Amino acid sequence: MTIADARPFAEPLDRLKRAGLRPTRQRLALTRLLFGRGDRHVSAEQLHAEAKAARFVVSLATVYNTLNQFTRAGLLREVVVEAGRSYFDTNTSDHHHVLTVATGSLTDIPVGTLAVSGVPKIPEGLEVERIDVVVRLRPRV
Amino acid sequence: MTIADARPFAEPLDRLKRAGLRPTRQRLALTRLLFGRGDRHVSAEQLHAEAKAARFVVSLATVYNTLNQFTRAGLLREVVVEAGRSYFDTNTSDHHHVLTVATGSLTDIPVGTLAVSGVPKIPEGLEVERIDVVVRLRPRV
DNA sequence: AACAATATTAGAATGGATCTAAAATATCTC
DNA sequence: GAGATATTTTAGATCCATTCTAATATTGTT
Repeated sequence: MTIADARPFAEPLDRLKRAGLRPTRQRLALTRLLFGRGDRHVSAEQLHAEAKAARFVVSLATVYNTLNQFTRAGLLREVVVEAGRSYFDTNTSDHHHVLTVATGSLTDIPVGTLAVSGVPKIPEGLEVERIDVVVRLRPRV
Repeated sequence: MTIADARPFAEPLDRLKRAGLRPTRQRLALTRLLFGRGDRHVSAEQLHAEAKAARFVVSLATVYNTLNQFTRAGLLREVVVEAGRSYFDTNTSDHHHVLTVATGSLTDIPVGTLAVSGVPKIPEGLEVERIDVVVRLRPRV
């Protein structure tokens, strides 16, 4: 039995408090959708549709606001795989991605699995924020 | 003395012919801008402005068409580093990128320098198209 | 030169994301 | 808990990169 099972409502609330964000109804509902069922990659439109499907109507502007605030607070990580659309990853630990180009589906690669070596010397005054790796898959010819 | 020096006009023309694209005035001019001075990363807007500055007026639509055709023909590679804007890389050989987030500037890492190991097993019917690596730099704190 | 095929273009349209400013809600102070 | 204050939410407008449209121009072929 996990903590989430034991206290189904306390967990989202704590998450917001720890991030220094007021626990409003909208943010709580979106938190449950985002973090309720394991790691996910969602776009703003997807999350907005999910909320609507769950009978919780939130404006699209609030979905965008929330995703951006969560990203700034370190609760989400933005993943850029194609120009023109942002995905948000609920897994903020160090890891990489596999993209199936044809379907747009995205899955995680734990950092232990894939390693990057030989990062070149970084100019003075700068440091590595992170290294994004996307393994792009296509149908075998 | 390089081939380009010896035959300044033949090289862009050959490049288009090899790609199976009609050598129109616009495509020749854009080819010279793109491939005339070593490896570059350009956005459509940048290239459009450059053409204008060089007294060669091309419509923005043509710049977009050309960049997309060149990418399909393998003359350019699209690099996605931030949602909402596309960059086109004149270096189509296997290599990676360093992004200085603050300035948006992008530089190449030759593939010999940086290595990725431990790519997970690929599902049946799919194969790796390529692996994109972006080393993101931020100001040191 | 004449014809068909392809390219270019201005401007409209699209679509994702952000902005605005007014109404709603949360938090703080007493 | 009431009232004052700060923060959020929202609908709709707006922005901006990119694509589309369909009319005109250019290119390649005979």
